[in-house]
Order: sequence, then C-alpha cells, then structure tokens
Amino acid sequence: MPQTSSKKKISRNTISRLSLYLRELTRLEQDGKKAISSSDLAELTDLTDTQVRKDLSHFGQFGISGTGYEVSKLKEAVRNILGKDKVLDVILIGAGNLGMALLSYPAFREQGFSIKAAFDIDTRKIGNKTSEIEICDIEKVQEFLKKDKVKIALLAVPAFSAQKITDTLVNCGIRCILNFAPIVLRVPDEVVVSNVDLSKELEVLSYFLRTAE
Amino acid sequence: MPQTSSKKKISRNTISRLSLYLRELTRLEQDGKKAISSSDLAELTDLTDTQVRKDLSHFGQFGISGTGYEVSKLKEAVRNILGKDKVLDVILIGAGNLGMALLSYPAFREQGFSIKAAFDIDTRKIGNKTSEIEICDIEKVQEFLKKDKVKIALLAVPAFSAQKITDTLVNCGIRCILNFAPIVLRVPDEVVVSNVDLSKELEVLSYFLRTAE
DNA sequence: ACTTAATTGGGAAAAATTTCACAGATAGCA
DNA sequence: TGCTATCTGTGAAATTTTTCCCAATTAAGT
Repeated sequence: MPQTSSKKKISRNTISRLSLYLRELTRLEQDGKKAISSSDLAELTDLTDTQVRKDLSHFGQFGISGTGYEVSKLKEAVRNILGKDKVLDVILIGAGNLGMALLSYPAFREQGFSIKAAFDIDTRKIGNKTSEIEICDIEKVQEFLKKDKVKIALLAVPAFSAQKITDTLVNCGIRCILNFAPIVLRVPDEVVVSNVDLSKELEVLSYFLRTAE
Repeated sequence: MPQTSSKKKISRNTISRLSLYLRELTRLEQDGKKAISSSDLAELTDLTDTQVRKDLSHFGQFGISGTGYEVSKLKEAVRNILGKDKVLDVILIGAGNLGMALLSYPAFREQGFSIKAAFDIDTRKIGNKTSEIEICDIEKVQEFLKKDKVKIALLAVPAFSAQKITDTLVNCGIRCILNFAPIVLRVPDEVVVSNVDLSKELEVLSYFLRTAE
C-alpha cells in the first residue's frame, strides 16, 4: 500500500501550538515581517525554540539553517497542516446568550470559519436573524444536514440536552463538536470533541490563586 | 527554610481533571448517590480508574479500600482543594458580545463565582445594566480594585488592547486572568493566566477532521 | 576564500505523565 | 468465622513529551 501521509500520531497539544504559531505568523505577515527564527516565534508564543522546531519537524522541513523561516511560507504550511486552506463550514446549536455571542463573534469569520446555520429549540427564538443567519427550529437540523454536509458543530445548549442532540448530530454526519456544555459527551471514536468549559478554567485559576497565597 | 505546604507541583491537567470530578460528584450528590468507585467516576469523566486515584492521591486519602468514595465527602474535599469553599469574586473587563454573554452566563453564579463589576471603554455601553451589574468606565477599574480586592479578572476585550489593560490589572492586584483575547499575555510569574481560544479549538477540530478523512 | 555567528533538524537524554500491578483493606455472605 | 468480591493507594514500569545537544547549513563580514 503506498502509504502517503505520516503514520505517527500527533498530539492535541502539538496541534494547539501550531494554532498559536499560525496566529503569530499571520500577525507577522500583516506587519510586513519577512523572516523569523524559531526562538523569536517561541518568544511570541511563550514557548521554547526547540519546542517550536520539534513541533514543525513532525510535518516536514520548513526552515533554512542559519536563516530561520520565511514568514509567509511557514504561515501557508501551517494553514495547510491545520486544514485551513479552505473555508470551514460550521453550524451552531443553541441560540442562548452564549450561542448568540458566538454568532456575532468576528474572529470566526476572520479566521476562515463560516457559520452556515443556527438552530434552537425555543420557538420564541426561531425566525430571529443575527449576522445574516436565521435561527431555525432544531427539528430541521436533520433535514439541513442531509443537504448540506457540514461536519463541524458548535454546541451551546444546556448540559441536560447536550447528549441527546449530540447523538442526533453524529447520526446526521457531524464529525467534530466544539462543546460548551459542562458535560462529557459520549461519541463514537471517529468523532472529535473539544470542550470549552469556562467553570473549569475558573476553577483552575482558583486553585492556583489559593496555592500562591 | 521552613517550607510549609506540600512541595510537589501539581500539573494544570491534574487540576482540570479535579474540576471534572467535582462536576460529576455534584451531579451524583444531587441524584442522591451516596458512594462511588474510582472506576465509576472514571467512566463518567471518560478517564481511567487509576488516573482518578492517582490524581486524588496527590492531596490525601479520601477513599475506603473495597468500598470506594463517599460522594458528599469527596465532593467537599475536591471543592476545598480547588479553593471553592468560599465564593470567588471576579470582575469582567469588556462588555462586548462575549462579555455580555459571560455576564448572563448562569453557570458562573451556580458554581460559586460572583461577578462583582464590569468595565468597558465604550462610553455608549457605560451605565447599562445586566443581571444586576452595571457597566462602568474602564478608567474606574483602578479605583475599584483599590477598595475591592478582587483577584480574578475575565478579560473579554479585543486582542489589540488586551496587553495594556492586563498591565493595569496586574498593577492593581489582579492575580488570575481568564483571557478570551487571541493573544499571549505577558504577566509576571506570580500571575496565572488561562486562555479560552475558540479559534484554536476549532483549528484543532479542523486538523483532526482532515486527518480522519 | 576564509572565518565567525546564527540557525535548523533531529537523535538522544531527561522529565513528566500515565498505566500497570499488587499489597492491603473492607464488605457481604455462607 | 472464613472465604470471596471489590476497591483503594502507591511504588514501579511504560509511555509520552520536552529538552538537550550538536552536526550541518547559511549568510555576512573581512
């Protein structure tokens, strides 16, 4: 079998850091910077130069010894690694406070994510429009996904309903979920979940605040 | 030097998992469950039983061999470890879409965090009230922190202004920052920052979506 | 052309984290 | 009481992640 892509498994932390690199590289490019060394990139991301080089080395050789990296070239490479060479379509489930904030979060669009549709169970919200997106009845999500093969969902619903809607989404072909509900979602192996848990983050801070005293 | 508290450094990941345990223990207690084993708790949090036991073992012995853990007792223990035995006061910086969503995010209050004040630079927003909290002029934050020794800030401002306001906050005694701006904040060693970076999470999903194809 | 300084890529070592494996403790039951 | 099931806590082993280190490469200066 002509195995193309690298076999080795890349850790989630490595990918997170690539995302940081991409962010800084984008800034550097905007600022007109042409080249950067691993140690400068490390400085910007609060990491180490070896970490930067090791992370990149998993995907190929992008630098020039003695010179460093060409900003725009490395930026494109990292974009490709992260699968951002094309716009990524997402849907939003849950149009409460958080969901609505996500709808109007400018960074999403700027960074190449496009919210194609929003769904909610609350009939009072259905039909409202924000940022060009109309909020649809959650009952329609199945139908929507049959036509529009969106693979990523932002899940901003209460914890008690999160698992049920997740099961539906997965059945309809959703493969990635950015979960804001404070609950551990059960999904098949092929589905990837990232959790954004604000309480958790605050509790981590709380712990370190206490131990620092 | 008479070193008091435990010497061993606990990793951030360990603390994150404690937060998960606390969440599940709280649910279990509400459901009237009296006891739980490490493997059941692992099942609920999608971890392993040894991981659960190892995490807890850093802080003491909370279980009974052959029996497991008493839910309410373990819950209280974890709450104390995380410093949640008292209400944690926080301030909010930035009352844009995200900031306003945070203000009305019910989970904060439910989980023992209290937003004491909110600040913004936009004069049109100043004076508005949501959820009992009035939005104040960012110029007043220094004055506020002189009287009210809040240690935790939620930072929901644009990236370009995040570092400047961070410097001010740190000068005024803020020791923990939950940062929503897509930027690496520079802070002194004694200040702890947690980052919530939605684009980063989406990029991680994007990567795994691509590699799964 | 030669020397010096800067920088990458990657093997090897070190450190951190997770998992294994089991002694010891507890409860239930015959 | 004695036997069996279960389950914790924790050293040791395994694995993963990070850091160290240096040969090789490049650019710049003389």
